[in-house]
Amino acid sequence: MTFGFPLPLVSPPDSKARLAVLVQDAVRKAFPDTDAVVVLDRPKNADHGDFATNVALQLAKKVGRKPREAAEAILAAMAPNAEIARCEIAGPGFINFTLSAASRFVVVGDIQRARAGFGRGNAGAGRKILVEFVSANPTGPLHVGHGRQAALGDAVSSLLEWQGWRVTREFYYNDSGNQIANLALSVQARVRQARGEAVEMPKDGYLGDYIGDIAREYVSAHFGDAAGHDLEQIRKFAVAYLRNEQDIDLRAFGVKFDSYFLESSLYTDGKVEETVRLLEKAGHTYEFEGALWLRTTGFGDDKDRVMRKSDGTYTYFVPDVAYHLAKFRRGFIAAVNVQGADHHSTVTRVRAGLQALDSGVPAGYPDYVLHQMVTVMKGGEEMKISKRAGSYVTVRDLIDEVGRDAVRYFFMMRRIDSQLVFDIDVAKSQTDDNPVYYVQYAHARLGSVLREWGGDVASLSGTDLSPLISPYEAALAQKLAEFPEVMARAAAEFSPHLLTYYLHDDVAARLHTYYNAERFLVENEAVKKARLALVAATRQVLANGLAVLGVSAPERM
RNA sequence: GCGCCCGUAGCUCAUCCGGAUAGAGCACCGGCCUUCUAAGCCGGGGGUAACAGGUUCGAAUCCUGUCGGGCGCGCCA
Repeated sequence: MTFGFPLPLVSPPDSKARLAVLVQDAVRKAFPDTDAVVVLDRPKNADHGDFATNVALQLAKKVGRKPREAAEAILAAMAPNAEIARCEIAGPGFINFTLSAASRFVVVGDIQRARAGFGRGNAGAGRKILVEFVSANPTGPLHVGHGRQAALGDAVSSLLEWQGWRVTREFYYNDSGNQIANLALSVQARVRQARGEAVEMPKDGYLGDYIGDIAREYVSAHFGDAAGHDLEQIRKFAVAYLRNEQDIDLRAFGVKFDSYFLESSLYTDGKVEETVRLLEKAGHTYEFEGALWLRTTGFGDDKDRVMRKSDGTYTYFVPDVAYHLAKFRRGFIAAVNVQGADHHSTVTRVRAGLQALDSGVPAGYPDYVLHQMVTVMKGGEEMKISKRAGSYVTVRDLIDEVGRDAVRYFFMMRRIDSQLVFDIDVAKSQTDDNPVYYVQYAHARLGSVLREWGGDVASLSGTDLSPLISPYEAALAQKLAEFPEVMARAAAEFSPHLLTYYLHDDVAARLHTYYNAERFLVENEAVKKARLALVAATRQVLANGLAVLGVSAPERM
């Protein structure tokens, strides 16, 4: 992934960012000849304070001092700061910082001010980025793999928007080539079979029931071709039919695209021809056995690739390269493709083709988010997927069965490079076992507390938070303060699962513990106000996180 | 055979730009509780991070190899 670390600072700078600057200055003062970069961690162990840095350990060898001595020198050079209650040197040479009690809760004020904008960053700085996802061939309904892509692509897009990128969500239609021809032939065969003709399905034809549906629709649409002779008309009809079906599914999933790009347009606009000319001009092509080849081995591929087959038609990879050149020329300095891991082989090839063009496309363009395969479990058994035999679990099946929110959340709660097991029974359950239910319930429950109180949330801004003294409150506030970092990292790594874990394990689970330990609505007005301010801030963070994931944040459940 | 991904508690998985005692939930065991919505709570047991080497002050994390699982290796897309 290209836009990785170090993480950009989110604005306004929080305690961590301020402290990092302070420590960095101290390091420069203590050891002017080094260029060590201070990185602050949040220690797992609470005894190690709120922040820790290993900079002294990193420096020790270079400056010829023992790590703990280097740490002492850094601390001696550090300017005093009201936010820090304690600094100590621990273990082999870590420096641990503990925040003062009051500064733990400044995040509540930050959230009150930023509200629905809390968690935004500016790493993108208004630059354009194109996120391509789903891009299913119009040869059948969307299956579970497309579902994972739709959820991931939409969430990655939102994450990037939250970091200040100008995002375009694009769907690329492979509406030409063999598979479409195959679709047309399959529908044609079904049309004829329905008339009683003894026609066999084409080799590698599509066998799903939906092909018969399309055939029936085609006949009843009265194109004057009830006999199924007009293959071109059948092709157009079938593609339009399936595109419409896919659109219906995507709408049901709540995914909206900004643009649709048709592969066929690359041929009609001459972009495919132009790409071939550019590659030939750059001198990376050669003829062999009647075909035109691209020397992709010069760009990291393990074998050269055919561009133009001996029958004169192009392999899919040429329009792919043409498409990505077009993306770049449309002003997208960055592009992300969300695809299944079965497309892995295209990554090297497309990048090689773009480099061979010699047209200024940066190396490593585009970025890829390749997710591993999805299996669906129901009743403890795997539901087998076989597209060839026409039996597979569709996105629509899942949405009908468990609802949009659960489908989205489940598709995002694993790392993309882990295989995903979608357990329908868990997704349907309304218990703590179900992570999406757990997070949504937390949001609804907080809404209920605020309704019970009956006051205006806006009136809580500026509330005195000093009555917050419980360790549950400090732990919760600390997690809320991490939200901007989680968002920045999830965007930089294209990893929505970091957000799902954060919302579930860090926020909702801590809230749960807090809820069970303390009452929010107590007699003491000052304590009640302070707790309500924390409650409202927590609810805001949950709402912001769920919004990014495209999952609803219900007021009541 | 080659390339990519994965292998962490009984189960589902986090952590993976090297950092301190590897964390959650479920399941299991022992106590307690009856609600701002019908989220029960507290405590406990459970680990050679597949295996073997290497680099490092320090490895689940980086490198090499072995084993196991998935995906891909077409003049298909």
